[in-house]
Amino acid sequence: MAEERGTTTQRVRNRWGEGDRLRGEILEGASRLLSELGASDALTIRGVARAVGITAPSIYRHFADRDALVQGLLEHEFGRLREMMRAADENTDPQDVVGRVRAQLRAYFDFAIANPGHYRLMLGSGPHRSKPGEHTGPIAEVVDSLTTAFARCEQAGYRFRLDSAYRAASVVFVSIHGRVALLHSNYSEDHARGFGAFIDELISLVLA
Amino acid sequence: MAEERGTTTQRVRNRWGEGDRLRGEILEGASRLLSELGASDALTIRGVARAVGITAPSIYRHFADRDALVQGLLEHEFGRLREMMRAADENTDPQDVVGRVRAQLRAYFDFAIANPGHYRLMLGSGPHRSKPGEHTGPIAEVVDSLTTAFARCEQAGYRFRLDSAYRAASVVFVSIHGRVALLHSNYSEDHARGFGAFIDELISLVLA
DNA sequence: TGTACATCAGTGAACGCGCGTTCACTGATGTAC
DNA sequence: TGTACATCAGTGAACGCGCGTTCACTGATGTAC
Repeated sequence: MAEERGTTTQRVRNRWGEGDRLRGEILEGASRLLSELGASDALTIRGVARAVGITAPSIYRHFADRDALVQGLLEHEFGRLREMMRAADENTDPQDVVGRVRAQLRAYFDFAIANPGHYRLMLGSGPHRSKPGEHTGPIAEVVDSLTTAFARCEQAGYRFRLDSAYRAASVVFVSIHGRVALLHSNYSEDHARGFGAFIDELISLVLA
Repeated sequence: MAEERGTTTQRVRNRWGEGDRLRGEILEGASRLLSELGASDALTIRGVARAVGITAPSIYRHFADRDALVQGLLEHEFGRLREMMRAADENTDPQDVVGRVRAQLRAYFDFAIANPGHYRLMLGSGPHRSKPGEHTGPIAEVVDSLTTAFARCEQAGYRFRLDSAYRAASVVFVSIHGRVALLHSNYSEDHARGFGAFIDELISLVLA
């Protein structure tokens, strides 16, 4: 009975001191809405409220305004992506250094394909928090994660056709992002090729 | 006196039989607006009308609805891009086959950087006309153009690390798009590196 | 050449809609004494 | 243990706004005779 929310049943109000629970429900509702609609400008306060089953003003208890909501959702989703990549990396045989690169890339790709709306919001919608000149922010963290994986390859004896593991990670990341973005645009440069083939192609280009 | 439109002066109505001229002005106004605002959901009928200096209903003489306007703008901009790439290719020494690839890529890149709003609209905003399974549409034309340039390289004796000129063009295009999209997200994997270095890196990866 | 009329480019006012946000409120749950 | 009160989660109505779109219109320019 912890989560009583029936078919047409009214929402059960959270108990005293558990108001913060709604914050999570709002983010999940927003996430769901973004999955269904795809476009981030469809992510309205009122729409999210409808998705969660509350009234619009309730959202203002947890987010100052629409921008804060979107920002909260971004952090939430980047957290999910980071976690998926980390898990994929960890669940691969530690000896298989190239396999770990591949696993991270696949996790990234899977997230992007499964969540086009989120992905577009995360990577496509204008400037992120990272101040110009800084190499921080959630996207840089993704590249860092790939760089680490490539560096392991280097330590295991693999050689690159590029200056460094970082350059390899950057080029591969840029390519993956391009491929994903084009898939989301409904354009695939070759529909018969799967993502595995694409990854292998990229890795074979980068490795000496 | 052909184009009399002063500072605060009222718009001069087009002459009899020249109503179609407004269609072009609307597209130019929409284009300008997109440059200034960046986001394509800011591309409203009323906003375009303001930019052109007419009233909103006038637009309906030339475009059935908002979607038709956006569609018309897309065709207009893809035409511009195609023309820029063609000119860049033609203005390069025909003997310098790799230089012609580079020239096309640079034209593409320059267009994307100079027109972030347009670029996002053209490549980032959901499905395009190309029916699934078909290899047509404006994006495919860009890849075709690059494929032709790479094929010239092949004929000139260059060899690829990939199956074909088409694969080379696809991978390079995907990478360029990824790089552009990330620049638009305000993330650059290395701010010190220019686009020339990036292109060279890519081409060196693709060529054997 | 003059005049009635058709055609054209574009206007101004109005509509209904969904949006973000504010406000005063309700009613359940906890706390002080 | 009872009761007055504070605190909390969330509601319902209302606001002003900009949007897409429709409609009847205006006034200039061309055409028929």
